[in-house]
Amino acid sequence: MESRCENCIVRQFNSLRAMSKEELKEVSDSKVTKKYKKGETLFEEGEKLNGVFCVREGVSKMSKLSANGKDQIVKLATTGEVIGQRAVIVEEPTNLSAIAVNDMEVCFVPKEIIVNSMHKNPDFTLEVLRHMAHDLKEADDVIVNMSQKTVKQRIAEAFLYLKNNYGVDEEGYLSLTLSREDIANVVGTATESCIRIISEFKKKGYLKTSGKRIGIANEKELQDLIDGF
Amino acid sequence: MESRCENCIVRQFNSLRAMSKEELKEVSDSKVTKKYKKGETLFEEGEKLNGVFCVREGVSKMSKLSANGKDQIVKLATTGEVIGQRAVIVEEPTNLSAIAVNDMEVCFVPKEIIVNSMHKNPDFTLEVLRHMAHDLKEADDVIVNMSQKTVKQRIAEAFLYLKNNYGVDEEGYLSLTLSREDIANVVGTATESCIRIISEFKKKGYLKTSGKRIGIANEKELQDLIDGF
DNA sequence: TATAAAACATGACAATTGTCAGTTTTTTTA
DNA sequence: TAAAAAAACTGACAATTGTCATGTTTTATA
Repeated sequence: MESRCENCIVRQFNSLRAMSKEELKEVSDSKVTKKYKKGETLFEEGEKLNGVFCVREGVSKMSKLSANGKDQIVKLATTGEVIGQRAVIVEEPTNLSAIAVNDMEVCFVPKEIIVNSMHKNPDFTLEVLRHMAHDLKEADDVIVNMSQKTVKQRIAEAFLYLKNNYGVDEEGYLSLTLSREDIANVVGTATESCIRIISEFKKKGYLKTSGKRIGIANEKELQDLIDGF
Repeated sequence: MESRCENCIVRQFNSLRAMSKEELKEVSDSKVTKKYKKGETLFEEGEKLNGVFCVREGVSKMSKLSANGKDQIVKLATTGEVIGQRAVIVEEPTNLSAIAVNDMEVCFVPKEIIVNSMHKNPDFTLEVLRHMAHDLKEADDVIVNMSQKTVKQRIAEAFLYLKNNYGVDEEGYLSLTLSREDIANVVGTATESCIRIISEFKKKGYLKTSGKRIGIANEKELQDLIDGF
């Protein structure tokens, strides 16, 4: 039997926490839990979404194809986050693709439930608004980083981000392993440049690697580099 | 005597249009109309805002100081737009500075009025949410442009943006004149690089200039350049 | 309107980053 | 576990972009 949203811990971290008991029941009754394997697509840029996805487990990369054929990863969506909200609110096709970075479990909630609640429950709408306001600030920060920091700084920043948000395993390697190509697509550079800089960081003792796994060996030096020292 | 919000055309373009008559009256009674000369600061990054600003006339650049001391212009806010909303919603200091690009007239609305309406009027909240969702999409697009397009393409794009959004004067020059430095700060490049590329575009017949005024002489070529031909 | 200040412009050069063309290693799958 | 596929890596080189230094033009102001 499916688990009930009312008892879902994940909900504490997203806008669904502002829903009433009745609304939650509705969500719970209509939601569909889906599993995606690493690399599978939740949805693609340009698709019309008829609901939102609440991430229970795993990480999804949210990306946009650029004119030159490269994917730019705009953000990573993690446990607790609701994705697809933006498109549902403005009733437009989504501007981003969502692809599982590792195995995922997500709950799909039909848009009618969400839209309905937004018309009836101002607290819920306000909570959604707060989350979107937060996302917008983060997007502003990304814009500034993209244009004002070097590729080296952005890569260093990406690793600290991964450490702070997803932690490290018992051997000290980052728990969330992204391919070099994905990292390049996060910081907006060529895969080769990304690999080269990782090699350089390794030589300098800032990072350690084991296959595709990467660990931070000298956090302070990385931070100094980001800060421009 | 101050003009009434109820009759303000500007309101049609922003979230205030979802307000009830009573709410609008409240706004109207508590708002303060302010004028800013070109170059003056509406507010600075890190400030706490105790209200929002509704732009009646003129344009404001919304920027963020980066670690290397350069301002990155994240967006331009124009007639009809409400600025400072994000900060008021999340109850945080604002993450952006607002500086008048030309002479401005704005209405300052105390945050209590806004917050109050957001708790009581779901239509208003939803309308604010829609606007923020739109801003977020635009920010995503900027991120992709920043990381995947060349400086040359971004500058070309900036000029077409200025033409499409602010139009041209009778001589064919862009109605909104930004300094070369501002343009550089919009596209995220060095002022010298920006000037150089403008000169190049002029030589190639894509642009014409007269002092600091700039006009588009060959829109198609600019568009081709943006599209990567 | 003379003078100062700001903005615009250009050259020379160095640093950063991307592209292409491969090789090697790791991971996946039959 | 062998073969195939994908990912990681490296070198060489070119293109892009930033920096510094300096001169010119435009704009603002006393």
